[in-house]
Amino acid sequence: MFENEKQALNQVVARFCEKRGLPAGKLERRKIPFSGEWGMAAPLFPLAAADPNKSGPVPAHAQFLAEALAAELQGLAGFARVEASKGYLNLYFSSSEYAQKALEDVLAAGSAYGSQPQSGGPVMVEYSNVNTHKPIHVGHLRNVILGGTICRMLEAAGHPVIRANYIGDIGLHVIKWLYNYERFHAGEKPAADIMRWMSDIYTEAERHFASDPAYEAEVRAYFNRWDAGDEEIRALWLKTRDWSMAGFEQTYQLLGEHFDRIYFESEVEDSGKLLVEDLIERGIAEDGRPENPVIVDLDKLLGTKEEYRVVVLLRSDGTSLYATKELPLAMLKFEEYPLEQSIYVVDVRQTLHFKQAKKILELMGFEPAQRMQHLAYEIVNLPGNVTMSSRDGTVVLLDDLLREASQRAQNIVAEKNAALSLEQQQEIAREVALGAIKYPMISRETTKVVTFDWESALDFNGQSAPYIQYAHVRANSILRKAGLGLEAADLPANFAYELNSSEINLIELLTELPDLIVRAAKELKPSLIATYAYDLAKAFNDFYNTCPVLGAEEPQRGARLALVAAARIVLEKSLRILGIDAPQEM
RNA sequence: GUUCCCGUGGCCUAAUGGAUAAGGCACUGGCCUCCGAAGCCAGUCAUGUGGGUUCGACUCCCACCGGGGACACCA
Repeated sequence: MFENEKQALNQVVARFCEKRGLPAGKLERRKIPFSGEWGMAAPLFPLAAADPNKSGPVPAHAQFLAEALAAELQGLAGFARVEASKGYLNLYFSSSEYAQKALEDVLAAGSAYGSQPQSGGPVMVEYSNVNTHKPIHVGHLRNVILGGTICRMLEAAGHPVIRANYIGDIGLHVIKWLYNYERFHAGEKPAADIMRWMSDIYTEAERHFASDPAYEAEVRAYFNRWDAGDEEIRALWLKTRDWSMAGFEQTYQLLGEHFDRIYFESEVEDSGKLLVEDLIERGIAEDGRPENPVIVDLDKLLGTKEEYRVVVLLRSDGTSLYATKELPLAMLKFEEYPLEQSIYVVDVRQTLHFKQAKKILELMGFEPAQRMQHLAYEIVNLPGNVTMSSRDGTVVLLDDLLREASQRAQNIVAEKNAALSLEQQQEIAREVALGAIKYPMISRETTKVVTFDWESALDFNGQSAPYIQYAHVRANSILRKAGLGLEAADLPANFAYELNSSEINLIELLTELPDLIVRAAKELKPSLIATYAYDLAKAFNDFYNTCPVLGAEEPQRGARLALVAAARIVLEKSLRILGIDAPQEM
């Protein structure tokens, strides 16, 4: 925006610096923190501090330089006003021109507004990572929503994205489930709600296993049969794994997520064991079998002290572990795709595990290891800092939460939009409920624990997805009443009048999305988009309450209609990145 | 013991090292003959402690306090 003007500005600044013997470093530019006028600000403190001719304290000298520079910049094209204040140089744009340009950008781009052109190699994002034969609960939700949002942010920032899901399809938990099924549910088929049906069997299995030593022994024996390659058990395993995956698919569809590549744990077990043999031969791993496990003593190899610790790669009986499979999986990803980056969205408790895995790969000379990145997010707890666990039964199932939230949303929709069909009401209620559930998972920083409680999860007021959706609905409603389509790309945005501060704030926010997308993708911070969407909705509501649109005279009416259309586009766009639907009515 | 993360009004959260620390919940009072009140307006209240770096620190560094996590055969 205003590239010519900025260049002219840079030239004047460069001359100014040269004349005074100041370092030529470009002047930093930032937003003016006061609302109501547009422009950019430049703090002159760094220049003042570096000035060899400085006399007196830095702030005073910064103000002196700002005034001198302001004098040189008077009358520069594209700027309505230049002022020096408290050591800052403030440059104000001429409002109508700026507004016009900003709205043209949004309306011309439409739903592509803010997205960058595609560039670079693909990025793989591994997320979800659930275990078969267990339920997906609210504790898993943050991962899925976070991962999905990261993918959409990266795509908007121009990166091709491959969505990967690493499924835990083997292990004792699976054996427990299979045995319990054979013993008490043989021949049964999954109920319509697959997840709940499988979850119930799993809970039952855990109960028997924990309370009955004889039962536990039977499960262990069953595990041995599995290990020996028992055909019958293998077949049952594959069949029930499919059921489980079908259940997951229902949930992913509900959440609007999909995956391009599913990796199964069972898929990398054998290659993991082979890799360990290689590591032993190369002297990286130490083989202590049969008394002791196969380990990599990273601290010993690296000369570090209690930093990388010891990794166990195989049990003393030769069976594989979590770490065994991580290594071949990491390599497989780079074999299958020319990845520019390989991101793991996995909770913070596995930080050491990923640090170790990456280091072992580096020791092996696996160059792409440096392109692996672990996004460690904090978990979702229940009040009282209770961690959700399907084993302990301290879980909130997504279905239960969604059903309750949808019901509550539907009551409100029915009250406000009685004319809509029941199906429409239900569809809207689902979108609102899902948004309300998703938003708290991404609106705070990934390093902060989310505490789930029913009351705030079902609250559709305040800083929440429904608030943002509502602003979108109102914008849509105005456009509909004006007889306009949603995109309204050919609206003449003529801002030849004195804009008020609510209009200015709103337009200013619209212009921020493109840069924000780039930054959010770079820093892997969905919370930036989430708070932005809320700020935008708030600014729109302020505008809505302050400025009449349909009843206004020209040129306000046309300009404000264009502004409503642009705001609607950007609200919908930011919601879409967050994976939240923007209903037309609610 | 080693190490990582968190600490901002009563509660929850925001703030690329930059000007007056921004919102939400809760509480109190007000606003629907006016584009949708899931909304808007008004009011009280905050950077754990002590040092340091810097022209300038919620932000960076050190120490401490408080909370949580990770650290050899779970994943």
